[in-house]
Amino acid sequence: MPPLRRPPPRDLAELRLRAAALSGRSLGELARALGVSLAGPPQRTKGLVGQLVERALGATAGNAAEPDFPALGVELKTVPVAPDGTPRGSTFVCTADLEGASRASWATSTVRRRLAHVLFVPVIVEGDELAARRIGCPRFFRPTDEQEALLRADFDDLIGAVGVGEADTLTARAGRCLQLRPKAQNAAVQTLAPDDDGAFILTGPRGFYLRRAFIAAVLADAPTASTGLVGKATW
Amino acid sequence: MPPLRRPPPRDLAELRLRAAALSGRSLGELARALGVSLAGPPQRTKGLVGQLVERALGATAGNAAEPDFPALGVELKTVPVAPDGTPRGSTFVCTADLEGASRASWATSTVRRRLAHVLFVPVIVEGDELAARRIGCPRFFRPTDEQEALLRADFDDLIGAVGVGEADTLTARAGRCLQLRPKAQNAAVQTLAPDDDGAFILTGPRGFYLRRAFIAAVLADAPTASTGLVGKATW
DNA sequence: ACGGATCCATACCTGGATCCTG
DNA sequence: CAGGATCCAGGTATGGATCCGT
Repeated sequence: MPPLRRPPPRDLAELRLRAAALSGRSLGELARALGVSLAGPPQRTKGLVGQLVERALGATAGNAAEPDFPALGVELKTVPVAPDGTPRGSTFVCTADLEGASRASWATSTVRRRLAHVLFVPVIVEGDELAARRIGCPRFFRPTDEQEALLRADFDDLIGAVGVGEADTLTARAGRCLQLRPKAQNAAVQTLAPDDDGAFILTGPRGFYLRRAFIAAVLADAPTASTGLVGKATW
Repeated sequence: MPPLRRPPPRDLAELRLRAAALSGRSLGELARALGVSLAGPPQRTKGLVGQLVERALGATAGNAAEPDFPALGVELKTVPVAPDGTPRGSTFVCTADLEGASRASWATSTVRRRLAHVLFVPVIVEGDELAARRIGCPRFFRPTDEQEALLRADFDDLIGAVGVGEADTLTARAGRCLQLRPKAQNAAVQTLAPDDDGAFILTGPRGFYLRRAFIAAVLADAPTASTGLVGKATW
């Protein structure tokens, strides 16, 4: 029997209800209900949690140009958090188009579209057992003007550097809330990026990631999906 | 257990030996030796014979830009033939690049590369039973000057017509030895082709096919892989 | 009989993220 | 801890061709 997937939510209210209903559930419960296996060594289960939550909420799988909930314009992100609610690391946003970097603009960027409206679903990590992890309190996020200005400044800096031929000298240290990091099957995968002279060089594919501190602030500030209340202890 | 695949042949002589050794074998024998299943309704087994012979000869699977035997520059084609050795229909050559049609040239075309050196493997069809079909006498083919002129003329006509915006009015009736026909998962798949005014229209993907009469002539004329003899009754 | 439509296998690509060493 | 490297699932594209109604 193939794994199950719920139908897409019809509106934001339905998504909010479904998300709230996941709070407190263990991944084991979800996996069993949907017919998904969480077994395997930790190295081999990297994307499973995200895909499990996609199924549980009725997100459309593996769709490139569209958000996870196309009818709602909402993107879904799971965030691994410690028991105190702080995120355990950075979070992937999207692949960076290195080749087109010199023509990129924030207004039309994938980063901006993906972060315009996000449903963050915390997953509380206590041990190594995937099935034992529990869903925290889901939160909708829209960047404040201040947050968007910060994101935009980082985006312009990073993609601007790539655009003038600095892809190979950029490290993940650049950027205050966004960073560029490798994003590929392995280090052998190559793609094109501008050099400093209008031509192109081969380099590894990169993705945009949100730094931990930024995610932490978002989780602390954002209203919860169930009550609309703002609070720091609502997971 | 996954199906087996022989290692690539090191040179043309090794390929010639392997091909000759397949003559007279039934597809059932090959399938069993390689751990491949030929079961299923006829509609569902369309590409299996070709892939079975690829495995048996050590061709590299599903490789786009490269020939089936990259080290040798040789392309592999199976050809279903009646018991008298005549081909049962046309043969697929490659996908046509409609979008780039106005920039296409025979010299750099995929059609020319794919047909420059081909190993044709006849498969003798007597009934509906796949496993009962037998491999005929394999033949290497290089176009004669006359054949290449004919192919080139058809290619120029066909791709030229697409290049000036006639993709939707072209039928498989055009071309003496080459033709253009639909090539897609289904009729809903669309791709871009030039219109008559420098812009593009949506139309179904096409492939180049060799007409039956052309294949028949090739099989009748080509030396057999085993003896180098030329003959019309060597299958 | 053949022109238009279709079907399977498999490689590749993208989105889902976490792993792991210094 | 965090930067660089990696891993799985699933959809899409391509190469393998034959099906089937007119």
